[in-house]
Amino acid sequence: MKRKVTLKQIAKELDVSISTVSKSLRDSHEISEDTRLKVQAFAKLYNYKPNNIALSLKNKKTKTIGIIIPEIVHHFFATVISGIEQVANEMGYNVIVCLSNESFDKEVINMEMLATGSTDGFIMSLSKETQQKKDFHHIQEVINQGMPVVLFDRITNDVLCDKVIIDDQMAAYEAVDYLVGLDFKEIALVTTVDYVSVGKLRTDGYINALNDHNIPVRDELIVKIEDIDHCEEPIAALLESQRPKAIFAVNELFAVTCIKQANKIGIRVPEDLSVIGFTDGIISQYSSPSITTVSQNGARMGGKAAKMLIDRLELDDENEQYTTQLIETELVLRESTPTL
Amino acid sequence: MKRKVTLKQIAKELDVSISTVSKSLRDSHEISEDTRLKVQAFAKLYNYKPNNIALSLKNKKTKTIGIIIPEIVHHFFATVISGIEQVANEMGYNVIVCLSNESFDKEVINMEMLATGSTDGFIMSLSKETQQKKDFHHIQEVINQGMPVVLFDRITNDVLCDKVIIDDQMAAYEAVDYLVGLDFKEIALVTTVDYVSVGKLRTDGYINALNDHNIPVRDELIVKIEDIDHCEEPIAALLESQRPKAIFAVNELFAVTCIKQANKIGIRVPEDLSVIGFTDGIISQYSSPSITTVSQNGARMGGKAAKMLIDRLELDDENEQYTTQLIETELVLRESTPTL
DNA sequence: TTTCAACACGACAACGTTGTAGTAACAGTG
DNA sequence: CACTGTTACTACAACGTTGTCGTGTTGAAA
Repeated sequence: MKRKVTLKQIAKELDVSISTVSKSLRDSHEISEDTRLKVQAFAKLYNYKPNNIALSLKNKKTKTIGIIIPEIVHHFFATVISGIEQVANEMGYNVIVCLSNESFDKEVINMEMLATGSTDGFIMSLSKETQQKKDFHHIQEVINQGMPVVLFDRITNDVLCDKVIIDDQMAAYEAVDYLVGLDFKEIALVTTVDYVSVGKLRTDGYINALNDHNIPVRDELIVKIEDIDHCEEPIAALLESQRPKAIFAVNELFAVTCIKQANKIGIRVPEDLSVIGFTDGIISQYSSPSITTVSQNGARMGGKAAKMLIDRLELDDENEQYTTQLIETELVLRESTPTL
Repeated sequence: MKRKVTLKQIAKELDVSISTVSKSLRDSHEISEDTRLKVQAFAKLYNYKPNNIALSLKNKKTKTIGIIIPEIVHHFFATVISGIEQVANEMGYNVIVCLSNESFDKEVINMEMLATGSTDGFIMSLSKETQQKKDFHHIQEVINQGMPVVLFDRITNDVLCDKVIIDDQMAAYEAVDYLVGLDFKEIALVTTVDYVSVGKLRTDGYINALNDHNIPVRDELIVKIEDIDHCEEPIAALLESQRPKAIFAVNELFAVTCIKQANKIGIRVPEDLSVIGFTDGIISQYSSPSITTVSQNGARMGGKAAKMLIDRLELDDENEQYTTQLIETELVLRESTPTL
């Protein structure tokens, strides 16, 4: 078992100083070509690679980004990580991932752990508990210490930092607008209760779209789901009583449930009913029929967040111009809406 | 902006030596209670936390595990990470995640990057390209340098190290056995090309199950998919030409594609066709009909891998007793097979 | 009064790296 | 022959931490 080789070992072997070895490997003109080539050959032979930890300590930068998210077993977050990872890698950074499991305490612990030297900055999405408690001291603390933070998706206005989100309201507007363009007049909405911020925004987008097309907003076409695990009944009730020709659902699960319940009572999708969902996950892609959805573009979101963070890390400009980037959404047309 | 405080700064402020501060904070008996409490109070006030990087350099251990997987946007891998993270965290370790994107080169680069000081060990699943090339020098290299590696799911026998897998062959056997128990005689197989090790094992399980029931293995009932993104055509061809009554698919995507293609040509699931998949992910749960699958238990797999790695890290026993752990699978019955 | 331990603390090396400053040896110039 | 400049190197400090060893000051036993 040959352990990792260090400058010191190479220096001893070749009977030169550590400095000479270091400089040779960095192609310094201070070193004669003779010595330089000799050292380089030796280093190559022993597969010398500078120790990252030592470099981190010396340079006071780790080239590592900390990611803290509520859950990884969630397609959206997985795509975001994927996006972050790709951009980070291209720019020479690694990512270290911590899961809060929607717990405030774990979010705080993870953050403090990584903040003590392990990472240069953070990309994070708030846990539910954190959003509920509205306690962001751990984030503020890290920012005060000079580490940049980028919040995405589940953000807060109580912390000043860079942010990346999608324009939920506009995205919902466009989805509904698309349905109107298909000549549907009576478009149902399956949404969440209003205190879920994104649900509210998407509902607003729905209402605005109808208003702009002079279509009356009818309350009986709107279902607000309280408990996501028991959405079947209210959706079935909507289908039975209103027999809508089109539905906009504010998430993937609601959309697929609409289709399932419709099938049960003999309503065919897309022939008798069109459905558009939100969040372009696995369900939308592989359910049968596949579902037309508003894609949140997690990968792009992650990529953008990574770029913002790294830019801030590399331009230690100290300019406090924090920005909030909006990621464009995209309507992914599939089988749950009629083909034009 | 108050930067992170170091021992040196505390020492200067309190006009004592760095050693004294360090010892005070570690409750050394060498230091008088007076000084000790004073230093501790000061450290607490300024929220002193030892710098991880410096500790890593000194102790030659990072308390960080490197994870290298082909893809993160894949439910199974996400659950594995989740399992690793949980166990690692409990044992005081962080995880740093790198994606190979199924590329051999990226796998090598990531590994070399992390191996130079960033992590104490690796948990990894091989990329397709690596499995195809059968080139594992990068893994062997890392092991030779004394870093433990745990392979999971997509493993190889060409490298000696700890491994965690499910008994793919047995799991496939049981799935096919279950179909035979439902009185199906002509069971089709949708699998991958043979160099994907798990695909091969599952194929073997299929064949063994048929053999044990004295059912002839008919090549025309076996489809080996080359490119996972274009699996529709070969599957449709199978359905058209053979009209099988039951299909065992070696992954979720193949299973759902079977159902979709069947629906297109008027074959109903489960009435006309039974389908069993592999990998219990979102697709299987939410597709319509939901799919009976072999559940891989990713979280348990990840947890076990993490435990094995950390145990080896902490008992630097140098005993070369590598083991391969088998994780139990489970057949999750859903709508794509007939109810008994 | 000498001797010796206990006490409370500081100096220093080490982990691996890089960059600055210093220093021999030698050649060229006046 | 003294000065200057170049070449080719080495020494050293620093990053933040810990642990070993050294040291000066007490107080008490001999």
